[in-house]
Amino acid sequence: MIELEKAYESAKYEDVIYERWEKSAAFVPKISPKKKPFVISMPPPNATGTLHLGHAVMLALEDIMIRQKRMQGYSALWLPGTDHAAIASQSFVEKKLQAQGIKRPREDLGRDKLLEEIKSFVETSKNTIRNQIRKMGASCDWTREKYTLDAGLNHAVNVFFGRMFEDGLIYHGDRIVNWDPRMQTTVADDELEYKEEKTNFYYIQYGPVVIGTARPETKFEDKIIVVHPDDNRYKKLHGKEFEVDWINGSIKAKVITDRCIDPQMGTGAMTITPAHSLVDFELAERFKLEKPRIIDLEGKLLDVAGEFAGMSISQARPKIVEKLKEKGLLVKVDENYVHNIAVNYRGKGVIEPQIMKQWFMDVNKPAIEWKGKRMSIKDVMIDVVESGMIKIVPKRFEKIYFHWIKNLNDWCLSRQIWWGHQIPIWFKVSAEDKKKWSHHPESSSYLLQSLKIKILETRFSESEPADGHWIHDPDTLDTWFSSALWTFSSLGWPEHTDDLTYFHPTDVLETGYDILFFWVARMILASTYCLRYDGLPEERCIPFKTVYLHGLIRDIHGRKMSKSSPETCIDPLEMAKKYGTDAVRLSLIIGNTPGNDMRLNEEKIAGYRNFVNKIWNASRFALLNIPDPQKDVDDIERFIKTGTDRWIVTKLHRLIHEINTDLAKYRFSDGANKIYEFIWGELCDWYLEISKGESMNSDVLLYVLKNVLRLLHPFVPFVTEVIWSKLGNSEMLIGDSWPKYDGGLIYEEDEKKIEIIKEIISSIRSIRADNKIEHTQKIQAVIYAGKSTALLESHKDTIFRMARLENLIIKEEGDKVSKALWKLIGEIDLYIPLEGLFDIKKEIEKLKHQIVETENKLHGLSSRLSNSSFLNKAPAEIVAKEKELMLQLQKELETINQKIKELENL
RNA sequence: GGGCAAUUAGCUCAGUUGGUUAGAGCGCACGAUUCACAUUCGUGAGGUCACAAGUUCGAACCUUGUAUUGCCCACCA
Repeated sequence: MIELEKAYESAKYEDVIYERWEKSAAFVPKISPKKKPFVISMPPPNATGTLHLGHAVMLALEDIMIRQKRMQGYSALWLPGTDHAAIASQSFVEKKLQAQGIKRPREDLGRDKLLEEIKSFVETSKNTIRNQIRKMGASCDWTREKYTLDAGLNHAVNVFFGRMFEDGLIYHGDRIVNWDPRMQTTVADDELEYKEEKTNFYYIQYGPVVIGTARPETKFEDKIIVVHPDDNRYKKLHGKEFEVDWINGSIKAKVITDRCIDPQMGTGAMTITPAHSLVDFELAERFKLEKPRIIDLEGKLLDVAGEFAGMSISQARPKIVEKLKEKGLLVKVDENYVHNIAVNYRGKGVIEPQIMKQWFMDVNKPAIEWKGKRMSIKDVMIDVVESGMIKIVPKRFEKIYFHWIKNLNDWCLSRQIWWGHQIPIWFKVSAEDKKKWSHHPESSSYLLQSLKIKILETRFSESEPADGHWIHDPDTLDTWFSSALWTFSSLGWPEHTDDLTYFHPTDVLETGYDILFFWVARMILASTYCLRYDGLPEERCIPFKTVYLHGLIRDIHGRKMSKSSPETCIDPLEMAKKYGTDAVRLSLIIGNTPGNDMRLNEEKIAGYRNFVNKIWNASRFALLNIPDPQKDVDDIERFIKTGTDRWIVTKLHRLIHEINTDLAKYRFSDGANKIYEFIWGELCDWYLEISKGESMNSDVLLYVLKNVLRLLHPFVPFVTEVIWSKLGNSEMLIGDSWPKYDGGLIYEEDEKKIEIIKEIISSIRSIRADNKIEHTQKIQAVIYAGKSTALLESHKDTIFRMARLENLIIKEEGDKVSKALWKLIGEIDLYIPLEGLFDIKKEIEKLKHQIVETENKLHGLSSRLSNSSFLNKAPAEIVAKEKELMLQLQKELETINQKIKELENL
């Protein structure tokens, strides 16, 4: 006999179990031609972060898929890794250093030392996240773990860049970029946040027109007035040139027209500042205008500002306004103007648009041989989804994906930070320039421009070329550039290793929908480009076959969980410690449907902790009653004795079938719910209750228990593995096989009968409750006609047992069964006829109400069944069903009428 | 401004191809409980499926419109 604790204590087992799994190499799939591979690339968490709920959902869902496939005999690979998270890491470490008194980390430490600092920090926190992934029970293959800055992956990035460079897909271009003066970096559009801010809106006399602006400090060099061509107010000024008295003296201005101007906005006339505004930049490009720089990279005014040079924006603005006022140019000030300012979502620095040379990826140039045509990156990205090579779950995101791709601009690849993959581009310069450059530890590509270093040649190379003096482009690549390669660079690409050949393309890419564009789209881009370049057939060039997008977890108020609101932020690790990892996993899976956000609170986790405990106790009960848990009961047909046995086996088999369907269709929530329902609602509430007493069928119980553990294992791996070992199995459940469902052993008759018995018992319970009969009191119940005597005959045992448990005597007059049942009466202390137990009048009213309801339903049914269009148009099954239902209702009606008669006679 | 969605019980959410009486968990009310489990068991109350019109034999589900909410993209001199 095996003794188990009264309650499952997750903390006692989880670490031990995980260690056993990992040591057993259960996570490491073998490359075998006999087995089919199933592969998931784990979206690499930031190496610097700690595990949050988003990761926990991701890990739970992927672990479910991997564990099931592994049990089904697939060679299941789940490849884990971490991401270097360029901007996040560098900004975190810089902040930390600043707190320690190193005010300007880049200048003070220089490139090598700062990188050293970041590296040591990342190494430490990488271990943290690794262990946190283990805590969640993730059965990933740690022997294949990768990190985006590993030498091999770095090489992959260089190869990718180099090929695109040679293909002419990567170019160095002038662009207005979102410059963050605080972090001294450019920021991708994706990484911007907009913040509403109330500010002054100034109306300033500019020659013959009044212009409106919120930013007078950028206007020193504004020489062009733009108006809408149809704006009558300014028609006579079109194309005119004139002298304007401006902030620092007089300048020459010109009027041009363009349709991008909104006449309703401000005065309908504006001057442009091409170097510090995207719209103005585009206008200047179109009209081939100069783009003088006004603000430097620190956010300070340059020499063109005259007396204001060197001031920061916030210092200068009031002074400039003051000067305009003195000169009589300030017309009026609107103090309630609200506009959106862009801030970097990391660090919240206010964005100052600047012109810079950046590396771009051309997404429109035809460059890939695809299905017999030469296509652009964009076209291929659309084709793989449109043609169904890649499916997105839920489907509606396919539309969103197409919409995004159609509006896709060239991808700005460079970042003015150091942590990451340094751009594999070298600039040939003079010896003198090289020397000048070496004095600047704070190098970034901007310095190349401001130091006026003359570039003699630009070359792609992984290492410094030998012929002459070279400067390595100091910038790094966008983090997503390396992440884009993840599915195949992590398998050894650019080498065509055995792993790459066997495991790629991966099967499912599971992630939150928030990074569909950041990451998913770019993986498709990189994979199709690189692998097609290698000459693989199209179907092998996709990174994955299915994209499953889970919903984001929100707090109880529907807000995104973030560290900025710690009061509502749920820490998955803390919850796992408190309630067990299994409970946390269930709470994140159940109720989570693809693409829809889910709110989570602690009570929900506690609820699933109760369920895990229920599994534990049901198993505990089973173990107390199973003499030999090692007995082979797989051929279950031989061990079935009663109708109840047949019923629970049927239910189990149906469950297996449903779980298979649900998991195959990515309905994780539904699947988990059905097992929950089966265990709590069928197995514990009924089968175990019915089994109590003398005639427990321990073989069937063992069969059900073992299969339930198998079904549960992907969802709640820890508790099931513990129980599995308590059963005396030497092999672990993780390596056991998934229950097979062949469609056999379904006993519909018994299924129906037990359902009826359940109904009878429930109604007895409710009678007891309605009439406040204590459970200790033995009562007699009368089962009315309608529940057939044949049923009672064939399920005598069950009824007897349940009757005992319910302290119930069943009487059915004139029946064979009742004779046997009457024998029971001898054992009864107290005999209370059922009729005496309730308020007859009330009961009759209730029944009459039932009659009205039933008649209404019957009325509806019969009118439908007499409707010729229904009979002609509705499917035959539906009609048959409705007919059957009508007969049933008619019978029910009779029964109720009979009941009323009986009651009235009392 | 463009796009995508959501609206179902007090709360959080399911509801698969349109098909019988719309479900679950939590919460609430009442009751039980030595015999696997108080992390338990039983019973119950609680719904005009946001609103309106349409298609259909039949609509929570399909169509159109309205309202509210959320998200994404763009713009904001």
